[in-house]
Amino acid sequence: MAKGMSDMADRLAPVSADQPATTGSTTPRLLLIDGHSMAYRAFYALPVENFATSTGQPTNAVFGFTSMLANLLRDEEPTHVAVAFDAGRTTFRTERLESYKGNRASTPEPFRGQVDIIRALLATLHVQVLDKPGVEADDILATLTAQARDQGMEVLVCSGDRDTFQLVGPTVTVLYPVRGVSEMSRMTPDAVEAKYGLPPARYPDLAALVGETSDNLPGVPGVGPKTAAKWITQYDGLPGVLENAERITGKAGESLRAHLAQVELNRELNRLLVDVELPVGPEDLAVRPWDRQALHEMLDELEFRTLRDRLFAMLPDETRDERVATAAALDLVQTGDGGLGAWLDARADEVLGLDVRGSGAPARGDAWGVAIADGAGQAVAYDLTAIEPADDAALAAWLGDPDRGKSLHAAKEAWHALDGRGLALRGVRFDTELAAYLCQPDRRAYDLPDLAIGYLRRELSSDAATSAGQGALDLEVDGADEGRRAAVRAAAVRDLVDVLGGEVADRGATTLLTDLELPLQDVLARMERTGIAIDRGYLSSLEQEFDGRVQGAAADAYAVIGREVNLGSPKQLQEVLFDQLGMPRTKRIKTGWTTDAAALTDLFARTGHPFLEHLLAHRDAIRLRQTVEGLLRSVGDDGRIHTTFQQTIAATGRLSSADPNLQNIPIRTEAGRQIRRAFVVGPGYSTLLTADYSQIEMRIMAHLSGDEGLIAAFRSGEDLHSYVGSRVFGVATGDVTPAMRSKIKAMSYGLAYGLSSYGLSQQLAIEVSEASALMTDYFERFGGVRDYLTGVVDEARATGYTATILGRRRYLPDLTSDNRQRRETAERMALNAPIQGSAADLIKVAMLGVDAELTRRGLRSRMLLQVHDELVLEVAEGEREEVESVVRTQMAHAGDGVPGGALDVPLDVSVGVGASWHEAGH
DNA sequence: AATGTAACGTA
DNA sequence: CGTACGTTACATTG
Repeated sequence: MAKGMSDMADRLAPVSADQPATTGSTTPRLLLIDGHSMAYRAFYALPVENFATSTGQPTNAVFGFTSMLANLLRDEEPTHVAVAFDAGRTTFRTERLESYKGNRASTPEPFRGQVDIIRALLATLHVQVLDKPGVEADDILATLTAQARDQGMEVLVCSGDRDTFQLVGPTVTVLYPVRGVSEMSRMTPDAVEAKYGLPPARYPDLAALVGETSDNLPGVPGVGPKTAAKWITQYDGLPGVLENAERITGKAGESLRAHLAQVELNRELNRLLVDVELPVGPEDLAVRPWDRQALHEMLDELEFRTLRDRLFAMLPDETRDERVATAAALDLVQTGDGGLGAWLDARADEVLGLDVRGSGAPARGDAWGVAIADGAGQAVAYDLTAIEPADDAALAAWLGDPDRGKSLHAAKEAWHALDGRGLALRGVRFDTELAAYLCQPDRRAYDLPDLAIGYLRRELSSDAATSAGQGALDLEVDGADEGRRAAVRAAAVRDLVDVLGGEVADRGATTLLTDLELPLQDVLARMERTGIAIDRGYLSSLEQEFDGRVQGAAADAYAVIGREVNLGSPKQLQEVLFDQLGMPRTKRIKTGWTTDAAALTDLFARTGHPFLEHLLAHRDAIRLRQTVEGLLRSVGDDGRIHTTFQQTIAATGRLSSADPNLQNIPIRTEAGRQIRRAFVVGPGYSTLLTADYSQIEMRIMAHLSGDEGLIAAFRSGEDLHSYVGSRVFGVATGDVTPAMRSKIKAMSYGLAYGLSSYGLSQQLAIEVSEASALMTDYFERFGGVRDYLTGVVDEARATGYTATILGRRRYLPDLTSDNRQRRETAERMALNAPIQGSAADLIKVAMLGVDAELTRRGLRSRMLLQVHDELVLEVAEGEREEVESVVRTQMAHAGDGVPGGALDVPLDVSVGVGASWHEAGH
């Protein structure tokens, strides 16, 4: 839902107006909204399936209405505001005419209840809500409009009912939604006149003649707006038209005469009441401050994230200062030149909040500001480009002292930023980003302002929100402001520690944070800082080679079809394949039919068309070239590539690698493997060493399931897939054919992903029935695996989460979804997460062990990369044997300390060495 | 310019 | 109709 919601937020963002709202005027401006009509519009404008809370409450109308309101408040800057609702279905109009609005379908189920939510939301915004039995919302609006106009107020009426056009005047504008609720047409007297050829007061005359389908009021057949306007002008209003009906010639006149009663009734019904008795007048509707706490709670319940930001971003500055009350209370201390040391020493035993402004890219970071906050509401901030030497020294000593505890948000970035200024960062006791990740691993981002909202109900100004990487422009503004913003961040971090620390503890993740993720963060920082050496010359020659292949394949492809197309455009390819060449359709995708490699290969097998061959070769070559070009761009001045290992991205607990991604360097094809030759041992070191776990996920499955057969397989030391194959097919291990083995291998791995028999049949190009039989046979021999897989899903459904061997949780609310697709996806996630996540836990433990042991032994060799089940190290002269032993030991024993003792299966590690990543691989 | 989609590389 | 990622180019949108 989050995705759909943000899409909608963007779509709704601008209130388009034919002309800009006037601002800066001192005239009071009253905004009146027809609540029901706008909510209804919102309901139909936004797809309900994209808007629901995790509990299933539909929220599309609430979202659309609130979004619209936020835009109106922002753009129109009303001083007074009210929302009117219809109070039931019977009004004086339905009493007069039973069929009035009688064509309206009964309220759709998902709309029910949303009006009540909107009313509650309006209450938190302290917006007056009005309704009155027997009259419609528009009558209330009309009455208030008349009163406000007479009091000299400007009035804006927002309604989807055209009857309100009769209210338009020099100081009264109707905002009429044209598409959804995001675009409003500004109905001024001129706009009404331009559209209908009549002044606003005569619009209801026209509507009476033409009819109003939405109110179930039929008009005069054959009479449209043009004719109606002509008559009304000619006879000076509807009464004149009716009086002179006899004189109007032609079919239209005939028709009019036959429907005089209807027209009169229409006019009676579409006249809005301006004398409704109301408990309040316009003067009572002044905009008031929101009930911030209640609003936050409502937005929490509604799970509106982007909307919250927009609502609060909209507040005027004086209100904003108020809402950062906690931050405003922050005492930004001027310690005076050389005073930092004393300030820090007075807080020697305290874990302080630290914010570093700067750029956190590995090996090219820079820091230009720091702020430190204590737990008593005091903070200090320094501009590192202009810091006194004494303060600089005190800061450096404090930052680098492992015994002086500090808490940060995204400490690894700060580490790199400080490193760029020659400052070491040690003693990180808490990281709010890591903590939030452990609590909510499925989130994709953990911005500090978001966490402050979510856990502290505190709003950091969006300027303070700028992360370490993006603060550069801020230096242009007032330096004192910059310092305060940093201090606000530091204080937020400091305060988040208490709340998030509790959340982490509640989830049993404290050890995971302090003993695994936090120490690992430092290891990763050093790996990133080190980078891996690249043979640029070789990589450039590869680029040339791949480029040649790209050109050749493209030329061949063009020759076949007799024209040049963009082979990288799926759209153009579809044209060529399915229109020009008339090939059979492939699998359906959003934009037509897929042209992916599997489909092209299949097409080639069926048609043998040479274009496909060249196209596939082109795809291949272009991707290789892209990969190489990307890598070349990433090589730093030191001749090395410094990836960033992201520690808070993968919901299962894995690391990810970005900028560039070194976890997806090709290996499967020969051409791909050539790229790995470009990753080389750097100067001063003797070799690269790779170490990887064999079949770690299968081993974890064996351990977690306790399946005796699978455990025995691993303990036997035999080839896993042959062993399993022999049991499934009932033959001796030696008689398992390669075909049998590959089927077993595919199935074994597929199990950990929730593979279906259909999926297995696709992958192995066999019948579904055969795949299904294979799975049955498998589970007959390895029933523990099946019991485990179903059990893990059942448990997750009951508890709401899965857990790895180190207790890392993944919450999967969709396991109880009514939507089958979502539910089944969640089930596959549930059975995969403990396996993939436990493997991630284990290699993280191993990395800590390897790092600690290398340090303890005083070895120069160092870790460079982690690729999920593989570590790459750079080995110093004379250290190869010892390093290999350290790595083997630490990796193999990573599971020794898991809760409940060691794993039930051994962890097998294979090691290779060589001058390049390719040679070191095995 | 920013965003989404298709495609494809890895474990 | 198998999990977890990141990057790229193209196409569409503002």
